[in-house]
Amino acid sequence: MGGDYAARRLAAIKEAAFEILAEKGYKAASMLEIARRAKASNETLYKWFGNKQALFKALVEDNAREARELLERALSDDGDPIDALSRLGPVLLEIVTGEKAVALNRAAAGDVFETATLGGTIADYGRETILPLLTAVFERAGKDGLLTIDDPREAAETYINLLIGDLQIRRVIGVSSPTVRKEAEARTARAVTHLRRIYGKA
Amino acid sequence: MGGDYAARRLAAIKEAAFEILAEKGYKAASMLEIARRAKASNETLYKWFGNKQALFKALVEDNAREARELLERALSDDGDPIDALSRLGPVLLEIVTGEKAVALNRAAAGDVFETATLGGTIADYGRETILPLLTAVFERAGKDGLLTIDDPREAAETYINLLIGDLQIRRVIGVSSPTVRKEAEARTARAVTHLRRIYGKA
DNA sequence: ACATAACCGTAATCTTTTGTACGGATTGAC
DNA sequence: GTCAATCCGTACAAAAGATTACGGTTATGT
Repeated sequence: MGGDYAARRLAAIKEAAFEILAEKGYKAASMLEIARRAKASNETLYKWFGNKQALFKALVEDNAREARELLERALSDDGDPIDALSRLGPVLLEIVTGEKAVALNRAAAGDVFETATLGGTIADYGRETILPLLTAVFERAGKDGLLTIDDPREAAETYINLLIGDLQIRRVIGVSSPTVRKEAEARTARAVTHLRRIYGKA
Repeated sequence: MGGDYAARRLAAIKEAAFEILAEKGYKAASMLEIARRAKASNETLYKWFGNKQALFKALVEDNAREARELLERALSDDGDPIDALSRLGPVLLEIVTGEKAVALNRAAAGDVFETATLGGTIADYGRETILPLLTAVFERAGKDGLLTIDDPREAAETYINLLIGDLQIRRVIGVSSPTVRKEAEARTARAVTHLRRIYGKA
C-alpha cells in the first residue's frame, strides 16, 4: 500500500480534520467524526497518526509550510526593504488572522495540558521562522542607510508588534474577525509609518 | 440560607475552580472535581451557577474587576501623562501574562464553540475598559503639548501593541512565560521610547 | 490474473463528564 | 431551642470520546 491512493486518502483525512476543527474546535473534533467525514476508518487514523495530537500536529506543520512559502514569496524580490515590509504586512496579517491559524492556535491552547506539543510546533514553524527573514530585511534597510538600526532583531519584533499586536488573541477568544485585505493594507501602512519615525535617520 | 456561610462557600468554590482551571485547563476542569475540592456538592454548583460556563464567566468578571482596580490605581495620580504610562506598563504586563488571565483566555478559546460568551466578557471587562483610560491619558499628553496626537484612541492602541504585542497568544499556546517585573519595566521603557519618536513634537 | 497488504465499516471496551435525585447534616432566622 | 431552608455526600442515568479489534473489500505489486 503506497502510491496515489494513499496520498489521496491522507489528503482527505487532513482536509476533514481541518474542517471539523474549524467548525467545532479541538475538543469536539473527534477522531470518529473525522474518519466518517473522510470516508476513512478510525483504525486507519490511529495507524497513520498514532493519536489525536499527532494528527493535529501534522496539520500545524502543513499549514506552517504553506504560510512560510507565501511569506518567502512576498519577500523574494530584492528591491527596497521598506517596500518588502509593505508587501509582507497584508500577507502576514491575513495568515495569522485566517481561519486555519486561529483554529490551530485554539487547538494548541487546549493541548497545553495534554501533550503540550502543538504550541511549540506553531511557534517553531511560525514566529521563529518569520523573525529571521524580517531581521534580514532590517539589516538590509540599515546597511542601505534607509533606517538607523541598532538591533535588527528588535526592529523586526517591533514591526510584528505594530502590525499584529493583540489581534491573534482577540481572534482566538472570538472577539474579532479575520483581517480583510483593505484593513490589512491600512494597518501595514500605519505600522510602516511608525517604523519610519522610530528608526528614521536622526 | 444566606449570610456569612454562603459567602464563604461561594469563595471556596470560585477558588477551587481557579486552581483546577490553572492546573488542568478548561476541558478537564470538571464540575465534579471543583465540587470535591471546594468540599461542596455538585448539586449546589449547578444550583448556584446553572452550568459550567456561567461559573467560569463569574471568574472572568471577578478577575477583571480586580485587574481594573490595579490599573486605575496605577493611573490615579494626576501627574505627568508619560509617567503614568510608564507606571501602568509593568502592571498591565503582569496582569495580562499572569496565570489567571492566561487560564481564562484559554477557557474562552475553548468556549468559542459552546456558548461563545467568555471571550466577549473578557474583552468587555479587559481591553474595552483599559482603552478609554489610556485614551484619556493621551488626550492629556496632547493637550499638555507633550506629544502630537491626532487621534488619542489610535495612540492608545499603538501603546498597547508596542507594550504587549503578541505576548498573550504566546502565553496561551504555552510558548512563553509570565513577564516578570524587570522585563516588564524594560519592555515598558522601550514602548515609551518608541511612543516619543512616533508622536514627538514635530 | 493472482496474492498480499492495507483500508473500510462496524462493533466493542473503558473512562469520564454532565446533570439530576435523595436522605441526612448544617446553617440561619425567630 | 425549634423549625425550615439549604447544602453535602453519594448515587444514578445518559452521553460522548479515545482507542482497539475484526471480517470483508479494495488497492498495489508482480
